[in-house]
Amino acid sequence: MKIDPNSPDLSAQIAKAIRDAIMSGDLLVGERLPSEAELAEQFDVSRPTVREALKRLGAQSLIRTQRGATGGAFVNRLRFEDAYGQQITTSTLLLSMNDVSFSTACEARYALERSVAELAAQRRTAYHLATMRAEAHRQSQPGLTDEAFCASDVAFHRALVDAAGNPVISYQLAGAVEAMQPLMNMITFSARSRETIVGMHSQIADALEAQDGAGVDTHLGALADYTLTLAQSVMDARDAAKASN
Amino acid sequence: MKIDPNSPDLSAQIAKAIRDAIMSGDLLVGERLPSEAELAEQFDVSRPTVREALKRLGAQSLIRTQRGATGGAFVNRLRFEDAYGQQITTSTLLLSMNDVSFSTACEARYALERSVAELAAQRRTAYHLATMRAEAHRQSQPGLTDEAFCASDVAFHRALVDAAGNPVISYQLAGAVEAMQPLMNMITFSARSRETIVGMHSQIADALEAQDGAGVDTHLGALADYTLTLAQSVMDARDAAKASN
DNA sequence: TGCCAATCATATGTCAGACGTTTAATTGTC
DNA sequence: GACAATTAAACGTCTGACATATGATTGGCA
Repeated sequence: MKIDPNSPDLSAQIAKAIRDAIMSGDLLVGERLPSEAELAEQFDVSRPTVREALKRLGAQSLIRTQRGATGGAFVNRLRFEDAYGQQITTSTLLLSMNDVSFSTACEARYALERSVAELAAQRRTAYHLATMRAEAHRQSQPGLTDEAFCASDVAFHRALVDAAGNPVISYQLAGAVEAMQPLMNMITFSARSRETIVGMHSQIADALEAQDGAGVDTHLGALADYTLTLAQSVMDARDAAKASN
Repeated sequence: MKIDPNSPDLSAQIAKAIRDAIMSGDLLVGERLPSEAELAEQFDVSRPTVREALKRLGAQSLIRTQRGATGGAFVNRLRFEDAYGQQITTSTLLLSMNDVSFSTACEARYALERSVAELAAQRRTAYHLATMRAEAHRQSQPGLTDEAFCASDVAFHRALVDAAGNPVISYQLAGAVEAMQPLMNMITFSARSRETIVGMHSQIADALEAQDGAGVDTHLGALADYTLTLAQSVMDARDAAKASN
């Protein structure tokens, strides 16, 4: 845990030192770090500098702080939910800031999602099926806004992913599925296209219920293709409108 | 951008306000935030509090700061490399802190990785093939430490994933592949098992070269099975050793 | 003796003011 | 007109202080 006092990044160095200590196992989950004052003394910096380092770690959910007599900074058990949130935030920003085309993002999302078809078919429970059926039904309601339709779409696919019964997969795919939502929100869904999508969702649910992994995979592939063509037509219409201006 | 001055989390609130502004598009990439002093005035807090908020955002690569006359905090374009790093850190910690079994992590990793088989077979370039061949060759060198063997293994699989030519997939899978390394490092690879793995790697590279997506998928499946049995035997040996003590 | 309330100690959360350093723009001189 | 010195803006850091939350201690009372 040594730092270079001349570099103008003391808080970053301290954060790195502590992060390394956590990742290497020197600091165990639940363990209490020295108080801010003690850390300041150890690293030979001021307390605000230590605090900035701790805030950095807190932003990554690596530590949590508690006030009061027995308070302090504790090594946090990174929960799957916290990781989901970070994963979604990062993925969403990554897509929006890097001119990732709809087709690239869509390809990634469905390629990854199809990888759970077999596992989900084997392990799906009544709960997952019920969620998917309920979301598909909601999607068929008239008067649903496009945003609500997309949100329900995400919920449907998350249920499918969760059906694989592997939290690591759920975590990894959270980003891929949720980050697509802002892109999907750019699409205006006609009654006709909604009907088609709901039909495909039903087919996926049917295959899942029948524990037909290959069928789930096939229908997911069809849905991927349809989503792509839908997006393409929206893009084309937009380009045409732009050209006429 | 309103905050509650009574809640004891001012810096977190400020960070959230700015983060929301970035994610909603109110602050665009490259845009400069007000100076720390101005932010302090706007939010009616002190400068250290603002700084803690900015450090939080910096830890997520959402902003970058620059010193000097025209310096300040700028909305950062989240690069894929930065996102890789965060993804790997988060995934690694998630696995190590949540008693995720080797089989669960392994299942997730290979399920996701197999999803790129078809795309990688279609799009692989000479560069990807050369990397994979080189890593496979390195793995067959005698005298290689287990850590080096695992590192080469990761490099091999990353080349395979990158061959799919989809940066979003590469990003998503970075976590799944790299986070496995600490778990793999617990395994002692015998000369025999190394030989088997290298053989499978060669088969994967052969199938990729032949643009045989199904073959890639099959051999990846076989590798997944072999890795699982290998880990299982290590676990059994460990349990036996523990029982005899 | 046993329990409850007041006090205390500790640690984080926040503030105010200051100084150093970096960097770019401005100014002044040759 | 070009180059060097000055200046101003902004971040990076420090010092010292006060506010607040909370567990532990202590003292008094039944």
